Amino acid sequence: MTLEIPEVVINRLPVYARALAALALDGETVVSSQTLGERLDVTPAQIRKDLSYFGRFGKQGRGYNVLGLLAKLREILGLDRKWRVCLVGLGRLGQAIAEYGGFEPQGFQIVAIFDSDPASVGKLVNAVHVHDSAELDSFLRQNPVDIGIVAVPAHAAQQVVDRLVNAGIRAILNYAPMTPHVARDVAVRNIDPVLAMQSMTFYIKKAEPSGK
Amino acid sequence: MTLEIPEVVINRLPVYARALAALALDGETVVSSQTLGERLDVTPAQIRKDLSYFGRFGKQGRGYNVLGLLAKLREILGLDRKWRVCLVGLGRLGQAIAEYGGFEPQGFQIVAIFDSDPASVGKLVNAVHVHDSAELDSFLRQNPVDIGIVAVPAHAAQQVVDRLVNAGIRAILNYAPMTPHVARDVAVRNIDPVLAMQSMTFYIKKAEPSGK
DNA sequence: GTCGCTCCGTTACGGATTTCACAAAGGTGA
DNA sequence: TCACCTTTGTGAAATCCGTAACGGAGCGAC
Ligand SMILES: NC(=O)c1ccc[n+]([C@@H]2O[C@H](COP(=O)([O-])OP(=O)(O)OC[C@H]3O[C@@H](n4cnc5c(N)ncnc54)[C@H](O)[C@@H]3O)[C@@H](O)[C@H]2O)c1
Ligand SMILES: NC(=O)c1ccc[n+]([C@@H]2O[C@H](COP(=O)([O-])OP(=O)(O)OC[C@H]3O[C@@H](n4cnc5c(N)ncnc54)[C@H](O)[C@@H]3O)[C@@H](O)[C@H]2O)c1
Repeated sequence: MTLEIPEVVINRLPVYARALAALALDGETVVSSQTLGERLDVTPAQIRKDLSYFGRFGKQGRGYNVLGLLAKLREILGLDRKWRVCLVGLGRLGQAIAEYGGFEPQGFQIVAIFDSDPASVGKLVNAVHVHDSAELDSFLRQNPVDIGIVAVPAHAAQQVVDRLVNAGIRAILNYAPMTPHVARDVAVRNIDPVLAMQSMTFYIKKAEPSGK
Repeated sequence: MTLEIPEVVINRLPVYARALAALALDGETVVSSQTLGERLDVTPAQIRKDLSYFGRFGKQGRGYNVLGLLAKLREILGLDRKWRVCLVGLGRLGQAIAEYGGFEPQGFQIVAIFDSDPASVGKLVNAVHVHDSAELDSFLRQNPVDIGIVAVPAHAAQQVVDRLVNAGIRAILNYAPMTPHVARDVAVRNIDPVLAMQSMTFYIKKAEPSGK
């Protein structure tokens, strides 16, 4: 029954959900795989196949009910609940993350911030307390957290990841430019704009005159 | 000769390069695919296969020369030159990007910033001028730029992307939570931490007690 | 009620990607 | 020089993933 779902499929579902939410805001009530596919640069067959891993959500001849499918996807992904998040590292990037208004509306609630710099500890950022990172373990023991965001320098990142994992966290969003090493049952996503740019240059270096 | 290189391969090369740079800093002079693979959670065969698309860089019985392979990868990716980058959108995120010190050392030079808010226009951020985004086209005509970073609200992003592409830019790093539509010869990378979290929740929602 | 059109769910196919496995090459030390 | 150990580069096999294609359900028109 629960046949193994490819990770690529899981990674596409939030994209579908995001598009459906946008369509709903536009007042659309139904959408076909064709239309959704055009919007997302994905073939209609791909969308239908992806969804078919989880059930039958469409109506032949019509398409999918926008709000209905959105609700289903949110349920499948576990987005129909709140998730407790902690942030480690309150440097420039950490500040931006703490103040970013895009997480909360999606159910991701930053409940604690940790930093090793005494100058930051004790502050209140966006109504969230900044703790000494030495207290990370004891805090997480008392206040379970689901997801950890790592925004410390690369040389400290593995250690932070280890502590988060040891404290029971099984999902990590890593901004440090390194590859974290974790047990197989821990989910990790890396965000690195430099890597993204470094792969694009391969494609534009060819016919690039640029130099006037 | 130039057999088609899979994009997944290209996306891994910068990761290899980053690891090699770290190894070099540690004073390592040679590395085997085995050792590199352990560090990056990639199979040795994968690394060797990826590299074999481009040539023969290793020595049997020894492995790869760290600096030599790094130089080769940088050449393959086009990282052996400077790239001119412009940033569109100087909100919270744009500020953080403009001040981030991680691009310049990798050869990505932000040469111009654009925003539509008159309050920002004319400012100097990290020694870079902020232009009115109405001047985007005329500026780019006079000052060729290779890569565009989009950090505007989602509803404005497609328009910004179109203007960048029309001005000749063929690589875009998009931070807005939407799927940009571009011609096939334009490279796009999307960065969205919310999507990343929304795919992780699928994996941790199962055995997650959490609720006390 | 039937026709005709749309569009889903699914299966089968084929292409792309990863893994396997091994011959050959480099290095070391007796 | 030779034996032995390591590790590469690479075809072949295995796996994974995306696309095509089609039967059939829903809907509207008449
Ligand atoms: N700033 C960006 O836009 C950006 C973008 C992408 C990636 N990154 C990466 O994110 C990370 C943070 O970047 P930044 O610019 O905020 O750096 P930063 O130096 O401004 O901040 C790092 C913060 O981490 C804290 N810290 C260090 N070690 C710690 C530890 N063991 N436990 C807890 N806190 C610790 C420091 O006190 C500091 O506040 C870096 O790895 C960087 O490469 C940054
Ligand atoms: N802040 C973050 O940490 C973060 C993280 C991920 C993604 N994002 C996304 O990045 C984008 C920017 O986020 P933000 O928090 O900086 O928003 P913001 O509202 O603070 O800034 C947006 C900026 O874009 C400018 N702008 C608007 N329309 C423009 C146009 N047509 N041309 C040029 N400039 C224009 C505005 O003047 C403003 O300065 C959003 O799409 C957001 O969802 C932000």
